[in-house]
Amino acid sequence: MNDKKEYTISEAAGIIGVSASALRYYDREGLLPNVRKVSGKRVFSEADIASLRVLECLKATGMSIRDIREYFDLARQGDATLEERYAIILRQKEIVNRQIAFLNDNLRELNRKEQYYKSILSTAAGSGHEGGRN
Amino acid sequence: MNDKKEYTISEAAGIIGVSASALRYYDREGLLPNVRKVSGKRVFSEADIASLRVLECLKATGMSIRDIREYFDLARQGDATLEERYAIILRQKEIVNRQIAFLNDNLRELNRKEQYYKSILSTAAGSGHEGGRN
DNA sequence: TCTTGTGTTAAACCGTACTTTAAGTCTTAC
DNA sequence: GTAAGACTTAAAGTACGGTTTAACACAAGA
Repeated sequence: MNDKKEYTISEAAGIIGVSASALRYYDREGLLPNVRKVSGKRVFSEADIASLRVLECLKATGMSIRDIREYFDLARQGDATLEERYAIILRQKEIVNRQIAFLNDNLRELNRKEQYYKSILSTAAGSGHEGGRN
Repeated sequence: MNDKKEYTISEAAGIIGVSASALRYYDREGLLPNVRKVSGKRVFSEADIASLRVLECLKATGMSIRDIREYFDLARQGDATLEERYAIILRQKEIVNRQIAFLNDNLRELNRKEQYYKSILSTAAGSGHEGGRN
């Protein structure tokens, strides 16, 4: 009946899939202002774990630690910053869409190279191809 | 009738969209072994420009400078390394596909957040939402 | 001739995101 | 009581991908 479990730093690290020292680093950088400290030790609540998941999501899309901190700071300021946070999410969505488009462009390049190698490799071995270029 | 233009380092930098110092760095790291030096100055051929484009493509998909150098080294060894290079391209394609899938996952997360903010912002201002979390 | 512009090098520096180290605290088990 | 194991801190170290700096070379134009 009690979902409100709490976690040690290494449990939290295991759940999120980062190292404990990374979590300490995030804390130092002000990204975990809600993590309580009981007798000097960090205690991660479910809400802290949820914050970490958001952090990982933003990080995965290329947002810097500093920008994530600013976003989290806004969140701590309450409803007055809702529009601002909404705008950040919309902007980050656009960034991700551009990243995906860019990767697709590069994937097409790789496909061309694949076809190139495939065609050379299929036309028998030892035809003399003047190598030396990429 | 002469396509075989040659370029100075700053022309090459302009064409590729990187800085001249980045090109010098690539050269230092062994990524531009074919760039000639005429009276101490680098001269970029069309083939060098083509190599730079491949370099940028691989870099854009997350391949490290070192791994790109290894790939280029293989290319300079000629046809004997065709299969190896083909394998590298296939592997890189998989890496890119995983990156795209990962970004799409994170995009879905951002979409959820967008909808969340949208719903709060639409249900009028000043309802008291207990902010403070991300 | 002298300045301007473009190139060169080696070596030092930079930002980002951590990781590692050293020294110490606290709890629990034996 | 003492050893182990998990936690703490500040500070230094690391990897990557460049950038910046300082000092110098060379060619063209006024």
